[in-house]
Amino acid sequence: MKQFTISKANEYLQQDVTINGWVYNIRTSGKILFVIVRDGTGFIQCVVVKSQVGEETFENIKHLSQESSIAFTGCIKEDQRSPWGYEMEVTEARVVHAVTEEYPIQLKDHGVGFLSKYRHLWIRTPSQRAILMIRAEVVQSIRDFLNNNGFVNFDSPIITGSAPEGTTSLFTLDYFGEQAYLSQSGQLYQEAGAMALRRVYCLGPTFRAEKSKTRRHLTEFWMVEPEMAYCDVKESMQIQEGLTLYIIKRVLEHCKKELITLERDIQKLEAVQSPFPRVAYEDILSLLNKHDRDKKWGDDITGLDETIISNEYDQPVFITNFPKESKPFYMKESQDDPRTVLGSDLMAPEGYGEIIGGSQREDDLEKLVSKIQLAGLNPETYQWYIDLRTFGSVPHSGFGMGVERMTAWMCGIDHIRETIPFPRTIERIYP
RNA sequence: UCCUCGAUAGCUCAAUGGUAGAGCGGUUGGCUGUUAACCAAUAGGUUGGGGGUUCGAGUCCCUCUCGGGGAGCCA
Repeated sequence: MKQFTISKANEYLQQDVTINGWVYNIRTSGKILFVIVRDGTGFIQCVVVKSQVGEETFENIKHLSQESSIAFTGCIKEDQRSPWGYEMEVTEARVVHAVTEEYPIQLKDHGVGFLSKYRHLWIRTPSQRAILMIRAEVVQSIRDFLNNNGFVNFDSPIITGSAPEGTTSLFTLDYFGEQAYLSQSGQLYQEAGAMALRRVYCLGPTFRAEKSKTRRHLTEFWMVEPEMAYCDVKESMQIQEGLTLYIIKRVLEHCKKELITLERDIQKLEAVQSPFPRVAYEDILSLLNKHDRDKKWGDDITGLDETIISNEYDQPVFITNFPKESKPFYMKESQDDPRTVLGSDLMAPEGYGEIIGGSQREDDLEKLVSKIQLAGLNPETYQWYIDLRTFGSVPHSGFGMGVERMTAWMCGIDHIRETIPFPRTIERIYP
């Protein structure tokens, strides 16, 4: 008997194997049972014939309810009548755990509120499994790309004393009598890391207490934040483009089955190619005004605007040269146009919107200190960060990519809450 | 935080202010190739909580709680 998983069914044709799995669905037809079994690696139809397994076993299996755990032994065969192309002709069956309660999740007709309440069980379904597999591939390809391009994993702390972007959207906690925060970005620490190890990145959870209720927001989400010493904003965009293309390539290579399960339009991903258009904020305004958006200098790019932009280009688009008023203190002012900063946002197509925000960082000591004060922040808490400009300051750049937004785009799903195992939203911390 | 829609069986939803319903799921039975199977029978309800209007409220009004969608902000 060989070690077997459903994902390897095609390697075991005409062989006897044992599936250790769970009952996904049972259909009966007199003296034949069709049991759809999942084992975490995939789904397969198992055929149980009464005359082959005997009366007692047959009756036991017949009355199993959804998600009972079982061990089926039998021969793997190719069969076009099976939805998965393969099936098992069961000869022996062992019940590991017979479920006695009614299983809450049916094969159809559920609202998202109900499913979220049963997230711990919802993740067993084919679509959720596919999404989480793609998330894992996205994360792994991020690490592989960065590690292969001279980046060193350099983890930022989760508990912090200083806040990168003001204090409005932070989760606070009591840290032995002192006020501390859950990290909403690891960037400042990455800047310190880049001065020590040249190219670094962190990949971990970040926390925003914004009371956002949209398809693009979670209060806890994962972000990869690379930071590069001796790197300007243009080179940073090259890296961002390379990373994005690499993730797409890997997902297309390794997650074909999952994309099909999700009915993703794969051609749209295959069509993404280098170079991504780079468009200045000012030109984006003109474009939007052609669509009657009535935009003037300083206005934000909203969700609706992003849809217009992505329809116009049908490729990821970099928006550059933002007005400095709308951006955080650490972004470097442009010397060519002091109204703007050397930052860029990458907009994904198909209405997915911003997936990366990046910038060249302010490396001038005096300018940085005055910007910190201008932002109403206390320079004392940022002393260690200011030190980076006192001791060997160099041009450096970095960016942050949202893992869930990237995954949602790959999957073609409209809400990012399904791209993380247990989403934290403003109204839900269970399960 | 604001705007908006909603809450009826385990789930998805019906029900002119006048008897609480269906499909799916559950249970029981039937069927040797089912594809979210099908057929038959059956159990299952304090209509989210509180208050009000009315002869009479699932339905109208007030309020609270919870949920969906959206805005702002962002990744």
